[in-house]
Amino acid sequence: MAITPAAGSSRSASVKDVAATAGVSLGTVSNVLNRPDRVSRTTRERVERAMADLGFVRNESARSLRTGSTHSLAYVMLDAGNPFFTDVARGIELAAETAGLSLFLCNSDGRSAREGAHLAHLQQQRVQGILITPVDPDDPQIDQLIERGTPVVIVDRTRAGSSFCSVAVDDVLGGRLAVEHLIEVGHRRVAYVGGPESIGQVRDRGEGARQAWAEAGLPPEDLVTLSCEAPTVASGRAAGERLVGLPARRRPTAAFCANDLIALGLLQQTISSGRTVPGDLAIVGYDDIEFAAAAAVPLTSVRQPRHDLGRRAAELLLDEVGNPAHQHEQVVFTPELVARASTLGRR
Amino acid sequence: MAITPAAGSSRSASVKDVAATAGVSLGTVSNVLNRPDRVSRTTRERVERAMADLGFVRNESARSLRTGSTHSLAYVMLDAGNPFFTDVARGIELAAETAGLSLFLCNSDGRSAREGAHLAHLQQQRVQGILITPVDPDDPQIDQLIERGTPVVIVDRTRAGSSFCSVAVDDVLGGRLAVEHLIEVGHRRVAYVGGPESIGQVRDRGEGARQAWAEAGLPPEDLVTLSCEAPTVASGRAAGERLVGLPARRRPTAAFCANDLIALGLLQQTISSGRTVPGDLAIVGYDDIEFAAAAAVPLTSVRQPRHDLGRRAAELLLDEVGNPAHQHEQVVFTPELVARASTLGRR
DNA sequence: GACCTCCGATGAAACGATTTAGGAACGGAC
DNA sequence: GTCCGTTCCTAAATCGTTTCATCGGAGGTC
Repeated sequence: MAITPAAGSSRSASVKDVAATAGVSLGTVSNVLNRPDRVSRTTRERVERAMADLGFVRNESARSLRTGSTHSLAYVMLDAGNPFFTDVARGIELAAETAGLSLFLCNSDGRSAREGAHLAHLQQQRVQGILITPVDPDDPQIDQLIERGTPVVIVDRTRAGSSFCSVAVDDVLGGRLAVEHLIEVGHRRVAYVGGPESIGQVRDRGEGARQAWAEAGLPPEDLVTLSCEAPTVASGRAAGERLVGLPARRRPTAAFCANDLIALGLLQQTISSGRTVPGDLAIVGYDDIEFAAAAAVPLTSVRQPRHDLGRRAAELLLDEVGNPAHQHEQVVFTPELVARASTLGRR
Repeated sequence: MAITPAAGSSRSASVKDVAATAGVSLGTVSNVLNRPDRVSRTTRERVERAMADLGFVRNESARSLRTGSTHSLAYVMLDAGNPFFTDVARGIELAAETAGLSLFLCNSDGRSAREGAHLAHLQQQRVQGILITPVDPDDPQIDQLIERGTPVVIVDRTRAGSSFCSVAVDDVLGGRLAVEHLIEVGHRRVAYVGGPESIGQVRDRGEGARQAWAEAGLPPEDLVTLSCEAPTVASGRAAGERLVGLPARRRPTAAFCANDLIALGLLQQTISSGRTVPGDLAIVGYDDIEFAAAAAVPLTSVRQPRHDLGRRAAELLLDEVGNPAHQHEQVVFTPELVARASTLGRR
C-alpha cells in the first residue's frame, strides 16, 4: 500500500508524501495544486483527500525558489503609530488583496538602520515589490534595490527625475495653505512646529510656510521655527511648554504643526495649562487624521487623500510588476485645508 | 578567467556566479556567508569583493528551503487602525529586533476570512512563529497551525486549558473596574457601548460590567447594552445619536465603551450636539490609548499594559522556538482604571 | 625524510516544489 | 484487429543554498 508517514511526525508532509499516500506521482500532485483542470476528478479528489489527511502545507520557499516569484508585497512605514500611515496602509492592502497578494507591513520607526535592515531582508525574500515611505528618499539603498530588480514605489515623497514611481502630496503647497489661512484669520506672529529636519515632509511643509509668509510681505523673524525631536504627541506637548516660556511680546499667536500628532500634543498642553484655543493660540495640524476632528477643540488641518495615496501607490507597483510596457510615473496629489474650531473659534 | 555574467542581467547573481568570479568553490562562498571564521582572510576578502561587484543578494527562499527555518516572526493584528494594537506591535518589534528576527505585521481588520488567508500564507512561508490577536480564539485553524508545527502565541485573549501560550489582560476585571467607578461617582443608569458581540474582548468587558452592576444590587434593566457594528470612532458617533433618541426617563447618564475609539466618537458626538461631558453623559473608555488623554475632555479609561503585553508575548514565542524545555504559559495582566475629567468633571 | 596534524577549500548531495518531454491507457473509427 | 487521438500521468531536471565527507598542502616532530 501507500507509504504513510507517522501522523504528527516532526517533518511536515511534502508533495512526495502526498503522492505516495494518494498513490500517484509527484507531478500529479503539483498539477492538482496548480492546474486542477488537467487532472481527472477522481484523481484530484484522491489527492486532495491525501493532502487533508496528512496536513500538507505547501512550502512557499520551495515554490518561489523554483518559480522565481513570490506572492507578497511589502510596505515599509515611517511610523506605524501614526494613524496617517496606517490609513495609507489600508489603501495599499485593499489593492493588494484585490490582486491576490499578501501585504507585509514593516515599521522603520523613522530610523534609517531599521529601514535598511527591513529592505535588505525583503530583498532577500524576493518580494514582488516594495512600497516605502522612506526616512530619506535619496538613500542609495533604494536605487540599489531597483538596480537589482526589486520594483519600488515611494509613498508620500518624490524625487526629481527618478527611475521609479512615486505617489506624493504637494507638501510645500500644504504648508502654504496652512500659513495663508493663519494670515487670513489675522495672525502676524506664527510658529512652525516640526522636526526633525531630516524628514523631508517636515522640511517641505516648513518651506511652504516660509513662502506664504514672505509673499504676504511679513518679516521673516515673526515666523518662528520650533524644532521637535520627533513628530509625536509628546513632542507637541514639549513644544507647548517652550512656547509658554517665550516673552509675551515675542510669543506667537498661532502654530502650524508638521503633523496632527504634534498638533494634538500642543493642543492638550495649551488647554491643560489653562489657556484657550484659538483664543491664546490658534493651531493648524497636518494630515487630518480621524482623531483631529475628534480633538479637544476640533483641529484645523491640511488633509491628504491618504487612502487614495496608498491605493494608487499599490496600483503603480502592480502595474510595474505585471505590465512589461510599464512607464514610471510621479503622481502628486493636492492637499486641502479643512478649517475647524482650532483656528475659527474666535476672530 | 572567471565567468562574469553581464552586469544588470535580468537574473540576479547566485552563489555560483560569486564563486566563479572569485575563483573559488560554492562551498567556500557559503562559508563566507555563514562561518566566516573558517575562511582565510585573503579568500574571504576576494569573495566579498566578488559579491559586491556582482550585487549578490542571498536568496532567502533557497536558504530556508535548505535549512528548514526562516528569520521571521509575524503578528496578525485585529485592527491596524487602532493605536492599541500598534502599541502592542511595538512591544513585539522590540523583542524581535533584539533576537535578530524580522517582524511582519498583518492586519486581519476583524475579518475571519482575511485572518485565515494571512495564517495560511504565513504557514506556507514557514515563519518561525505567529503572534495573533484572533477574531475568534477558538478558531480551529489556530489549533491546526500548532499541530502542524508553527508555534502560536495568542495576544490579548486566552483560552482555557490551551496547548499554546497566551498573554492577555483580565477583561472581565476591566469591565468591573469601569462600572464600579461609574456607580461610585453616582450613576444609576448606564449604557455599555460595544460590538460586535463576536469579539471576545467586547463580550468579556460587558460581562464584567454586568457583574459589577449585579453586585451593587442595581436592576439589570438599568444597564443598557448598545451594540455597535464595529469598535470604531464612527460607531461611537452613531451610538451617541441613538442615545439622544432615548426618552429622557430611560436615558443613561453614563456610558462605558468597549474601547477608546468608540468612546472618542461618542464624546465627539455628545459635545458637538451641545451636551456636556460628564454633565449630561459621563464616559469611560478602554485601552487608554495616547489619544484618550488628549481628547476633548480627557477620557477616563481602563489602561492595559500594551507594550508589556507585546513584549511578553514575543518573549514567550521566542522561548517556544528556541528552548526545547519550553512550557506553555497563560500570562494574565491586570488592568487599571485611570480616572480623568470625562467622569470626574462634576459630581 | 617519513609521518601526522591541522587548516582551508572542494564538490556532490540534499531541501521541496514546478515543469516539460514523453509514455501508458483508453476509446472510437475504419 | 489495427491505428490514431485524447487523456492522464510519470520521470527527470531544475531553482540557489547549505552541509558534509574529503582532499591537498603547509608545517611540525621525531
